[in-house]
Amino acid sequence: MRTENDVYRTLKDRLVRGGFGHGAKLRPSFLSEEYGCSASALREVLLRLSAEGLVVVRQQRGFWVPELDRVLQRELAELRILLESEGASRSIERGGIRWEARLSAAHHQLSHIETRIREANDTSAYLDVWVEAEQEFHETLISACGSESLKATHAAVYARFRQQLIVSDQNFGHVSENIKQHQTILDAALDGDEARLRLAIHAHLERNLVLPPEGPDAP
Amino acid sequence: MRTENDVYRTLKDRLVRGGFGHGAKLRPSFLSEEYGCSASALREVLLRLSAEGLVVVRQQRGFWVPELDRVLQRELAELRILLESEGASRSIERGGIRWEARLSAAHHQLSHIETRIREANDTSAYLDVWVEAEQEFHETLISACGSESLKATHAAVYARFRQQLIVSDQNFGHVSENIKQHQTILDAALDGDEARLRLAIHAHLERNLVLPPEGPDAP
DNA sequence: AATTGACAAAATTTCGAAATTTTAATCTGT
DNA sequence: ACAGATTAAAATTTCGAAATTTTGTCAATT
Repeated sequence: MRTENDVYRTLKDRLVRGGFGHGAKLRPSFLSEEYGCSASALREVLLRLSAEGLVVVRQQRGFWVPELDRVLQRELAELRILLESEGASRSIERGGIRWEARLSAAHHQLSHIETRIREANDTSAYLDVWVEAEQEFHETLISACGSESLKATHAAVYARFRQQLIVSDQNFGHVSENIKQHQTILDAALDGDEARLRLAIHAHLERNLVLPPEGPDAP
Repeated sequence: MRTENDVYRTLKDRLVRGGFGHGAKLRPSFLSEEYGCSASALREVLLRLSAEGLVVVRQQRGFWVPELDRVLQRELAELRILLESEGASRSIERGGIRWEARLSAAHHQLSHIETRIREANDTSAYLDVWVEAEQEFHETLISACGSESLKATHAAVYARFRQQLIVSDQNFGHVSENIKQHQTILDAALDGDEARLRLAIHAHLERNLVLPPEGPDAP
């Protein structure tokens, strides 16, 4: 039997990976059947997820997957830059060789997967492993910052960012760029060059800071 | 009849203001009676609050008010500095005269209250208005930053920080300092001096960055 | 005296159904 | 035919009780 915490993790994972369409309705009664629990239990999970921003709840109207939102994407990218730069800088100061080794390993894994993706024809099968490896790399980057709160805040922002950006095809168009950028981040980190590391993180996320022109109905 | 959202706001407010002792147990069955709803409804509220970090939940063991934690206090202060400096800097860039006016007004109000507190014998009656005014001032400071996500993240951190720091007496020992510091922040903001504003914010929260020496049982 | 185990009490979690609210479909009058 | 009001259906929220887990007590054994 699955406990409520299992359902929470499974559902969160699915939401972050884009397992529902953007803007999809999340009906507790349906989902409860799929996940083998009651509607009330699933409702509690959805409430928790809504507190994290991975689900939108409207009074008396139920739960929804957040819509695609370019403004939100930019804001989350800005926040990632802010939190990740700070966390990475502090990790340089406090991390030491253990951190360098872990970061190097995380990058190695990610790099391997990205290389495979660039060579592959059908990239869709690699999406899940890539998401996992990319998250691991960026979390390792700030892992030695010495602040659990900073790491938790970053993780929450990262999850929402990933949820917004997980348009399976479009995202893998920039694999070559990504490979270079991750390498640049790693190099700066291992060199202990804070300023260069901040620039590298900024460059990595810069693409998401641009707001495309609005349609004709815009204010 | 009170709706669940009312209960949420009331309870959150009470938690942030220290209306329960640190480490106090929060039993849904008791609280539900006080707030006029069922235990299940109150449980949902506590789950939401735990997702925000204002309540601690342990599997199968119920809910608690977070304990006092010097390490957490320092981390939250660091986060406030990071988020508030960034938000204030951007507000300078994008705020304009409307923002300056609002900030000036918020400071005026806070300043008035702090002056009264310094003159008063029994300060306890002023705690609630001061908390409200101080929060309003700091929120206004970043209100023109142009990022709802940054503001929301800051608000969450601020709430937890306040919850940790609300030791009614101890806190009002530094009123004179606070008055000066708030004034310095306002001056830098109105001058449009980002660097000075960042320093002023840092100085305002610096006191909370120091970790006191641990007891003899410390690792 | 301290530790273990069984038992009882209390608290938490889960559940399915009642009550409320929203959404849709139908009907009525102009 | 259209707009507004009425009614029916569906979905959300609330509730109180059943089921599970933890906590506390007390006797028996080492």
